Amino acid sequence: MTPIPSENRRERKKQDTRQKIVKIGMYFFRKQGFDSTTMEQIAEEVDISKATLYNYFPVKESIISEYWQNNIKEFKFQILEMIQLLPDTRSRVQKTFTKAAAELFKSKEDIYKIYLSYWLRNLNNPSDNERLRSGFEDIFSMIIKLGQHAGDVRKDMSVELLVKYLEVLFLTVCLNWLSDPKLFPLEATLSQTVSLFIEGAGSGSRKSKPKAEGDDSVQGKLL
Amino acid sequence: MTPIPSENRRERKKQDTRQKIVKIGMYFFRKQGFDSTTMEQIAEEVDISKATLYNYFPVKESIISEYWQNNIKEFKFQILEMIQLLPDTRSRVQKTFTKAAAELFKSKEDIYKIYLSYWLRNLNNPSDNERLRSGFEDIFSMIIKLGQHAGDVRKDMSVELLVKYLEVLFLTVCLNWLSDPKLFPLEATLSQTVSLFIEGAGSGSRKSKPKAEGDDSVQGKLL
DNA sequence: ACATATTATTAGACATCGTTTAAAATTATA
DNA sequence: TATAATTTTAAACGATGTCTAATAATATGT
Repeated sequence: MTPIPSENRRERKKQDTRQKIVKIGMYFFRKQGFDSTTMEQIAEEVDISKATLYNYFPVKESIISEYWQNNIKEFKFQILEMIQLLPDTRSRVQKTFTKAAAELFKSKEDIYKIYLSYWLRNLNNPSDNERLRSGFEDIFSMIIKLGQHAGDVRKDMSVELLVKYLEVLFLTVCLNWLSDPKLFPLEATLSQTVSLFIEGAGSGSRKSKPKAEGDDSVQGKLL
Repeated sequence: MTPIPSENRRERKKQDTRQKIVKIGMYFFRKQGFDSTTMEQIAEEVDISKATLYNYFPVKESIISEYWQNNIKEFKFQILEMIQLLPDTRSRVQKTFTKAAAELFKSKEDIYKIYLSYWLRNLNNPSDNERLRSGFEDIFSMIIKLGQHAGDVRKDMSVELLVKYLEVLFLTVCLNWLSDPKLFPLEATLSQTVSLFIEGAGSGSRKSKPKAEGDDSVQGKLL
């Protein structure tokens, strides 16, 4: 996990090239569009061979992914702090969603759709590749764990599964919004989704929010 | 919508070619794997040009999709009948899930993963293209409408959103299972997911299910 | 400082997907 | 049978992503 950012020249150079690729890549993506930018063009401009470029970024989308990871760092840090101050799971999820919508998707950029699709594609491909992770699993994972600990979230489902659901729900809403903002207004739909996730689609007793820590028929608890 | 299956020679021929493509395509996919089968090879065997093949199926995955659609027809018909006899939304969703698991995913075939990923990818691309639809929206849509009408499902959310939610949950479970059957056993996870859909992830008042007949907190009851 | 081992880069060829074009073949219509 | 509409076709194309074997750069031990 890169304990020391640059212990030797080799690492330092590699980091340099990475950054250069991302910078130039994103520049082209924004200027000419993702599809109209070729890997050759990027390699050309960075002044490396195509083979080297593919050595760093095995698919074109992963360049956006890297850019996203970098940009999300600050967001992630902030939200993890906030989350712990909030009283319950509902407000934590809600906060994460609205903050993400506000800061990450300020502008309805084309590039987001490419990246979110990529993220979605890779959600179910087991791979610890750092490049494929969204940065959101950590947040969601913390929320679920906090919730289960506080008795706020059911304990008969694994953290992993609940996290995946949150991810997939979040992604779906964002992608729907990017495809059709009128039909799926971002904030409103995210809000509904929070409620759906917490209280479910059934209409049985949704009057009084979380209620208490009671919990009851704990069944599976897989994992 | 093809009111008459084959009113003229042209239509008949086209249907023939479609079928031939699907048949031969699936044969190759199963024999050599999806990736190792090229569109050229399929075209060759069907005895049409590559351009024609692409005219019928604009992406390789859509061949599987067509195959899936055909296979799901009977399932769809049966399940739509059954659903109306069941007493509530929970049992309807549960039935759909378990029946799907039992009949559609009897074998853990590689091909499913390709198709389900394709389906998931296209969930968020607005397009009425018949080839991109799963065949499940109709089922889920009916379940939701029945539920909302009976007062069993919350009415403050659109049918569309709830259907998407169901689809996405279902897909996630199946894909997880295909990636890691041990970590995400199909039937058990689907069962849990039904509960998540109906009651949500929160732990507020989930004590008394519909109660009703047998079935206690046993989640399994596969098929 | 040097020799050797490890790792990164490279050019170029390659297979495949999916698109495009303009011409030819087929079928429908009158 | 003439003409119009549709389908099929070969062939070339651009792009993604892979692969290989040679070369270059860096690290490591002496």
